[in-house]
Amino acid sequence: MREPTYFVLLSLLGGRLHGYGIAKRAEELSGERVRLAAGTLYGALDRLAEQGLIAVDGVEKVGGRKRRYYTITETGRTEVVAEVARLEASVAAAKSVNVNVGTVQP
Amino acid sequence: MREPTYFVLLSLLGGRLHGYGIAKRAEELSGERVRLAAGTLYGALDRLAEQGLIAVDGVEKVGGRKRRYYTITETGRTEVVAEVARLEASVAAAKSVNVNVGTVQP
DNA sequence: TGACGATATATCGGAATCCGATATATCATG
DNA sequence: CATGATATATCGGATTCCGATATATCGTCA
Repeated sequence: MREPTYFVLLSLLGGRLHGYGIAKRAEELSGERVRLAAGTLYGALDRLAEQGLIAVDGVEKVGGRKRRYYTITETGRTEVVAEVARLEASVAAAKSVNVNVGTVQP
Repeated sequence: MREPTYFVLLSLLGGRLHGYGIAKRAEELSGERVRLAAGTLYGALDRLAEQGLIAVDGVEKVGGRKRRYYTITETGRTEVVAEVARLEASVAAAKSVNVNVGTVQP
């Protein structure tokens, strides 16, 4: 799982969101580090829905604009948790070879 | 940077190694989780050398077998450190949304 | 009123990376 | 002498990302 996909899933852990909302939430969660390009975002949403990691949860019309909402599935939750474990293992591997890195600000 | 590439660089932080040695070291560092397929390994080595993150450090003949050795460059070190920081930030983002994950064994 | 930026989604094509398969060769072990 | 480990090279397919382009609505500000 690549970083953009990971942040799409993380964004949905807080509850139902539509595509654009997911992109904004991902920026927020990453401290503006991760920006989801349109092609990446909608491509990932289609793919994740097809794979069953997320599900479409209604289309609403707010103002004149259409919003397609998504929720994360149980499978999706399981996958993010597994991904976090992999990331932690990768960081641990770096620590084990004495990579000199500062701690991330909480 | 994807996981296989990351582990190639991590493997070289301990010093000079040849391709196959890098693959073995990556397995060791990852607790057998990461296995570098041949195509991935030699593709990554060519690419990283071209990008200046690693450098060829001699070709030796041990027994009848040729070994091409690599070292990590300063640029390479900088890149791994940056990558570790990104991984830590991604984990921190997950913690910030209360992802329930166990700690990795030290 | 008209331009601009933010909101919102869709899609295409190119680029990067991974990976399995295939190939070749040496060496040790059984 | 067959098998598995060591060692490298390369090809083609698959996945994912990403910038560009397109379309449409809404609010703001000049």
